[in-house]
Amino acid sequence: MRLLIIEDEKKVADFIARGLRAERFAVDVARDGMAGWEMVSAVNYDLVVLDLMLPGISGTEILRRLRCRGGNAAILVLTARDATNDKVENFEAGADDYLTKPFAFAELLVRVKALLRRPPPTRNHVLRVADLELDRLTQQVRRAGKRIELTAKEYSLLEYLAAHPGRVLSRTMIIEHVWDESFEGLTNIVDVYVRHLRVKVDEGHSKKLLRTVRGVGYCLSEEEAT
Amino acid sequence: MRLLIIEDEKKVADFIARGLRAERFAVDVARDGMAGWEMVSAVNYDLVVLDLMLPGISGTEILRRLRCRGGNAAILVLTARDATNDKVENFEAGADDYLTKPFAFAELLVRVKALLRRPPPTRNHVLRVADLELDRLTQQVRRAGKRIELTAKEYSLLEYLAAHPGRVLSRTMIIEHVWDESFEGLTNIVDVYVRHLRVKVDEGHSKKLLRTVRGVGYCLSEEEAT
DNA sequence: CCCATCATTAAAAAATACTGAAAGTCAGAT
DNA sequence: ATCTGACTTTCAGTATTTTTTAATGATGGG
Repeated sequence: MRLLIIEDEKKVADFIARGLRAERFAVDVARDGMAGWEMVSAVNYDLVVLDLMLPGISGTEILRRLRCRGGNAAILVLTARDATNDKVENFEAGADDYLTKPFAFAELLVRVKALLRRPPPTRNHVLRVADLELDRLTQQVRRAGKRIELTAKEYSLLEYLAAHPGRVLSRTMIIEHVWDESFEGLTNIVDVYVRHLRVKVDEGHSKKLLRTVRGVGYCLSEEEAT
Repeated sequence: MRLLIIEDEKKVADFIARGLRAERFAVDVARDGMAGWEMVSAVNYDLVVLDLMLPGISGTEILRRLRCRGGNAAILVLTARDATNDKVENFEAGADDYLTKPFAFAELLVRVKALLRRPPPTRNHVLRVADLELDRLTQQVRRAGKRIELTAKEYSLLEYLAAHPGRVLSRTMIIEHVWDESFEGLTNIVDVYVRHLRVKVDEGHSKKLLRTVRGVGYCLSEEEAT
């Protein structure tokens, strides 16, 4: 999940960014309206956290443009406490939710999660493939009930594979999903990470879940390879 | 003091929130049962103002869950005038006080203050994780029966971690709860205090309770990492 | 047997966490 | 009011882990 924060106060931006990153979101920060607008145009974000009080292009202007461009990013607006009059306006202009400053991070997090959960209501908390379980809420992984520690990237990759069990995913697809959009041409990073996962997930189990499909990519499946 | 209002009527919620903020409480608002439950799970509130008539999860359900989870938040329930029959039920379910709508703000304030002033009743003073015990009444901490001296901040941090055993808490969350300032930019103060705790709590014990989850935060847990 | 493809390993680069000490704060005692 | 000592916070250097690159060895289909 890709998020953009458009906020000029460094403290606030850092604080939010750090918290959201800890929740394993990919977070970018823009420090003013112009930069924000450019980034929004360049990348397909899932959600934008937008401060309305900005130097350069005003937040309201960005909001309007975003909606008229018809992107599919959810928009969470930050307003000053007493700007209550603007609220109605903002909702009309296309904000999906708003929060008045100052706010507790937990409050922001709840709203962000609510907005991101919105489109696919089928998003299950627990993915299961054979005796492998991933909990998307707590990001915990277990195999045969035993806890497995994964790094951020490892988890990300495994989640992607587990979300499409039995399906063969190409390296290109994987890179686009797990790593940022554009990754330099030739790299074997996917292979390396698949190996990491094999060591942590498959090693010591007779049933191997990670399967290589030559010339195509990788696949996480219950079926035993021949 | 951290308060949460769970109330779907915007007018009422705003009204109460504003009034309580003027009294210098840190107030969060949840607009439906689901959001409320998530926030309660995420944050250790001192008091929850809970409307019983909610969309999503019903207020009664939240009440039940809260108590069964055994948080230490006081709960002030708002009910409709004529729902007198429910009152007894609610008290049994664990409400600490109730108020019938409509009510005067002053009335609410009196009850809130009374609840917050109350000496923590004989409910869950003791948090326990493995052989670590914290008594919230006396703020005493013991590991394997042996007394540990902690400073105010150290205790505060440990209590927060112990209140959510097994759960990974991000630095952002921790800063918000233990240091109530909202937006402190980048600081490693949490790291420093975790170290203090490690020296006092984990050092000399073979089973380490404080676990670092890289890129995310910290966790107090009985479970041994793999 | 050849060659493209994949696996494995090592090691550089980047990100993140730990550590110890200095500087700053605050409350109680003198 | 000033001092004192404990507590809190900041800072900077070190250590560790993760991520990425790259080089080498293995494998299998044609």
